[in-house]
Amino acid sequence: MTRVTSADVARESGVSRTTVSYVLNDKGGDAIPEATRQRVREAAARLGYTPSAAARALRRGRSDLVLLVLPDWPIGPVIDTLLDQLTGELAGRGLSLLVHHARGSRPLADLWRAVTPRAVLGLVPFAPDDERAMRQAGIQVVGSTLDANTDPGTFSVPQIAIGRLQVEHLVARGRRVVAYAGPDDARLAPFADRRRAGVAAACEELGLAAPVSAALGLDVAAAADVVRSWRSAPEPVTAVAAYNDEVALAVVAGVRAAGLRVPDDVAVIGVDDVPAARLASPPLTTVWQAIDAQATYLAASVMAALDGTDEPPRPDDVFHVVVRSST
Amino acid sequence: MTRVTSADVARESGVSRTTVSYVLNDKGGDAIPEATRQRVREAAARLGYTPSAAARALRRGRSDLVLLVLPDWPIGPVIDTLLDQLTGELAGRGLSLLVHHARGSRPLADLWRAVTPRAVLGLVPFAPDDERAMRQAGIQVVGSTLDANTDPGTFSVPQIAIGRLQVEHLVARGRRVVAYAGPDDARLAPFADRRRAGVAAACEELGLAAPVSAALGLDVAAAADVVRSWRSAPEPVTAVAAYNDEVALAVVAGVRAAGLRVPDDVAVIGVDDVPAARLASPPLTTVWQAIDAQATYLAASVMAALDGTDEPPRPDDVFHVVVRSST
DNA sequence: CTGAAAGCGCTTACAG
DNA sequence: CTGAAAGCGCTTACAG
Repeated sequence: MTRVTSADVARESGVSRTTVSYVLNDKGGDAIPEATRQRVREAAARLGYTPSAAARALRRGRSDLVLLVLPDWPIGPVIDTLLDQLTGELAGRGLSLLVHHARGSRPLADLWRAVTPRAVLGLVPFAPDDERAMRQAGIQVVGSTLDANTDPGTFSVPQIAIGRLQVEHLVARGRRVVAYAGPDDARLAPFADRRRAGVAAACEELGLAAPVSAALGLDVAAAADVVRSWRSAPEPVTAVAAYNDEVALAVVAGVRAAGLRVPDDVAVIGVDDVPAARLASPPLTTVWQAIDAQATYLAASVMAALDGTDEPPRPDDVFHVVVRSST
Repeated sequence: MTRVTSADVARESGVSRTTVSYVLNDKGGDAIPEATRQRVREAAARLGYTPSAAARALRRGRSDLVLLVLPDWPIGPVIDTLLDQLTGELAGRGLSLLVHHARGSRPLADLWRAVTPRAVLGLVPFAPDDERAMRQAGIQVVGSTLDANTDPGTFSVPQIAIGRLQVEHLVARGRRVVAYAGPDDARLAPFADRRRAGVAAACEELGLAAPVSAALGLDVAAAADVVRSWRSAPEPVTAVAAYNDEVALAVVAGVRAAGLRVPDDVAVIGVDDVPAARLASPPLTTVWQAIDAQATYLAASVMAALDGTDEPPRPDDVFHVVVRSST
């Protein structure tokens, strides 16, 4: 079973390969009569002709593929929606999005060399060597930062703002001694660190003491221990900003296990507004993220970087606090 | 900035392109002296030479890429881990895994034509046309089924077994009137249907009445309505098998909002053992999945299909019930 | 309006 | 031990 090539289509329809190429790529203006076009298209369909992507890429010097390198993060709804949006936007430009889950398994170079994509997108910065090599190979590189947007051709995800929002809410609720509860999962460290930084910055701005912090497993007994230690400090903790809703639920369970009440003794605020937050008792105050707006913004940033145009404007109200009974 | 080719490396190291190719691909046995090899490799490194994947694929007639087509599902931990494992396994065979999130954006054909992968992996069956076209283009197709494993070159994910496990547990707890609570999300329908089928089959086998069922949004009031209607039936429901832990938590909240108690009036069992299940009150009984074992099995199935060898044995104990206080 | 020919960069028989 | 040459399948100036 050998491959059907444009030569086969040419033979079948009684024209040259040139004409086949012109017809199938809609080139050559109206020089080619409709009857010929018809004949070529029918022959191609009949034979099941599929242009060789390799040959085409070799000839054109570039492919129609965009490679997105995903860091070793648990895939959340923002990324999930981002993939949706990117796939659609790129398809509109004739490009296909391919995702590589970087798990440290193979050098990145092996991959982009094997794919030779038009562009490579990263959600975290690339190693300088990789980036240089990709550019040298004529591949456009679109980087990313987790927060501040320094370089052009870069897009970013604000994390610090989330921590700030949590503290502002807790202070508005009259709390003055804030702790930060981070996740156990090392893969989340980049985010968790940013959010902790946001909590710390907000505390400083608002004249609070620097927040104590701890990494919490999702375990009631361990959470209770942490809560007890926070409460036995000279300035007992009265409010906890958690990395996300899961950690927040663990804190709530820990507070209860320590014989204290939420929010009377300790107020707790999460992030994400997962379904369990609403269903918990007490229902959890949390930071809601506008997933669609964020994903749309990210996708627009990527497209701007690809096209070399200006950054799109940041969307407003990407986050806001959903007030429930845990604070 | 033009591309560095093997001709450049040849010139730089004073040998022919043939020799460059042999050295860089470790071909030609020990015909080429180590000194020459060294010289070629150094020149390649100095020049930053990157073989053209397109040219190589054109010449060899195949690429080193494997394309995984992901359905429009929310990515859970099983898939996540599967990606890890597959990436690793394939890397060991010199293949790179690329993931395409099928969101109905572009015809699948555009994609595999643009990539010309060695193989295409699907988690749901492909359209017959697509499958035929891919095979004709010399691409190996590895399909999948959600449950029964009929065809060779196919791998499967048992869903029905989960529903069965739930019912067996509920019956062991003395319940005889079982309901099934499904999710609201249409994207989950393929799974939800299988699990409901498992619940129904188990009820029949164990001599129970056919289960009533409902799709539940993650909303307390709506869940309470459903619970009330289930309770006001001639045979009031005393046990609920939920699609997953989130739905189960909604049922629990609904039972409470309806003024009833869990598990005294209604027992509830979920699936997944998410952290919130353990942290809930009452802690949720649920079906735990051996994610690693499942992913390993799936990865092994894929590799077996690729290599044309026998299916690996099903792992034991992929699921089991984690008993807590909600049943 | 259509075709012959060059060339993209690689690998690999083949010849020496 | 090494090189000249063919050829993978395509696109595109160029010539007619």
